[in-house]
Amino acid sequence: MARAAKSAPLPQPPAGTPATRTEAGEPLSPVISIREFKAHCQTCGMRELCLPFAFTADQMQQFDALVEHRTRLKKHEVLYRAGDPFHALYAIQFGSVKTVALSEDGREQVTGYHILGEVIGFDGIGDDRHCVEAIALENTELCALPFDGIENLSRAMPALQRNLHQMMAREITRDHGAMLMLGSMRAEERLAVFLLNLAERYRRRGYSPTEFVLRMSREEIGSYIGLKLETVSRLFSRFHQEGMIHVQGRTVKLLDAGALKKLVG
Amino acid sequence: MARAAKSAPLPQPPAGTPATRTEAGEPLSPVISIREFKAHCQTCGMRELCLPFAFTADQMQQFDALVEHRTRLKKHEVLYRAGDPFHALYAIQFGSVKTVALSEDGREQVTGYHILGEVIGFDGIGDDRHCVEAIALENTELCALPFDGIENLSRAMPALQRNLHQMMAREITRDHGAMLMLGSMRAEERLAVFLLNLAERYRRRGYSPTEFVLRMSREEIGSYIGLKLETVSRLFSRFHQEGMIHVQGRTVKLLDAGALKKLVG
DNA sequence: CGACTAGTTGAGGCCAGTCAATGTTGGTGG
DNA sequence: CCACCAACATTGACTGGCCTCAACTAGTCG
Repeated sequence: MARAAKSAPLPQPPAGTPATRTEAGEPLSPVISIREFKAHCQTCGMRELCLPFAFTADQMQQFDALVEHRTRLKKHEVLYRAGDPFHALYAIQFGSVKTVALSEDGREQVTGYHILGEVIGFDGIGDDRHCVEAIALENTELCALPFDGIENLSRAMPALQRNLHQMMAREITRDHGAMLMLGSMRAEERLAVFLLNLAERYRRRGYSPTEFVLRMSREEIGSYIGLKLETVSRLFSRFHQEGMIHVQGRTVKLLDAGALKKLVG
Repeated sequence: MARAAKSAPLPQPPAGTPATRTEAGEPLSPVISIREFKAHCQTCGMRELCLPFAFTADQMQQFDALVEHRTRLKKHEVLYRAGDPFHALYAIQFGSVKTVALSEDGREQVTGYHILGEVIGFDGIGDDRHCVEAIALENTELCALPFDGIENLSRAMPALQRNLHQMMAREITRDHGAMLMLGSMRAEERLAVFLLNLAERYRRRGYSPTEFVLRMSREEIGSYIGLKLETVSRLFSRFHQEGMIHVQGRTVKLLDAGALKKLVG
């Protein structure tokens, strides 16, 4: 209860180092003690799902049992595809993942760009099959959280239940924001929103909000914000020229976030 | 269990009559007996939330108690605004509702066009305040379902819990579809998708999938599918000319759904 | 080192937006 | 019931922002 997750200091904020530290942190032992699990919750998205409230020892053990299954993905590996049976949510511990929606005629749309500390997989709940595909953008490590278990446990733990609902609802809110961007913003506004949003998410995790490495190609970014890759590239160049950002390949520094914000509204 | 909601014949499918029957059906008595409530569930969106599984008498009574609060809205009346405290979901019994997201700089984006049988309000769960506004597009009647009560009851009823989760996840899936449309489709494809989607939803409710009355203006439709009102109007005219649809103001007949589908993919 | 992918930049075209004039519909009050 | 008005819708002419096509460059990996 008193252990406010938000104000807890976060470990190692190494986003400043561009390309040298691509890999995830230290390897994890396959057997996880409660203590070790708790320690990891501090750094992973699960703290949003489980830490805002107090566990009893028994509940902690139950929850710990859920998280036993860990997954590692190499760059470009697929976590799940559209049509795959749904059985778990995934909390991203290290790395990043894109989710891609596919239309019948083969069109692709990147619907999400998820970084460490975020939980994905909600798309599968609707009819027990995933309806987007999730692909690692770099070497990535995830906790698989069997959804049956979460539902079971959340019936006994109202705070967990509430938290699960909030996460799903925030996904809905996030998508509404994306719709607003896609439906009513001009190209330069979209890219500014994309950068500012990403900066904010890094900031909340204790990483630098002004300097980070994009894990998506120009084409993937374009798909995400509804533009062609050439347009994205041109805008990066223009923002760079105008002194608002510094771009070197996929490394981005925000030099004048205020200007970006003004550009949006 | 055996009472499959999907195959149940639906009452009065009066979508064919264009402008004469604008109002909702017969008035409801303010006091609702269990029997009356059950009867109404057959025709309203709640059957998706509560009817796919068997109630015990006790559970039925509990659930019935939830739904005591009914709301009526006249055309253009506001159900809730962005920032309003969240306390309930709303099942649309008669009528239709649009949901609108607002950006800081005053931009508006229609994020949803909800017809009878659908449940809205999930946007408020994320942080106990609504973040879009919901406005009746015609005289509309809704059941307010206090969310605390739903959460409570769903802890005792796994099937209700599962159903709630499915509804939220389908909202997410729906939004992904909208993002795909907004991000990667041309104007004519968007309008075709819009019409076909609406037709399908009417069909599933037992109404005519080929003839219906739009409850949104050209401008609202444009906002929903990311176009300007003039473009929407031009496309309606073109589709009409080409014989795919018949349009008379807000009354639409789909004459060649196949052509519309081919146009999309 | 060569092949390949990712990114940049330029020239030109087209689709949808903008601006503007006109027509239509529906609600209101005399 | 009709006249009126305001909101909604249609249509045209023109503009411009983003896409398309294309050439070139910079990294990356076998």
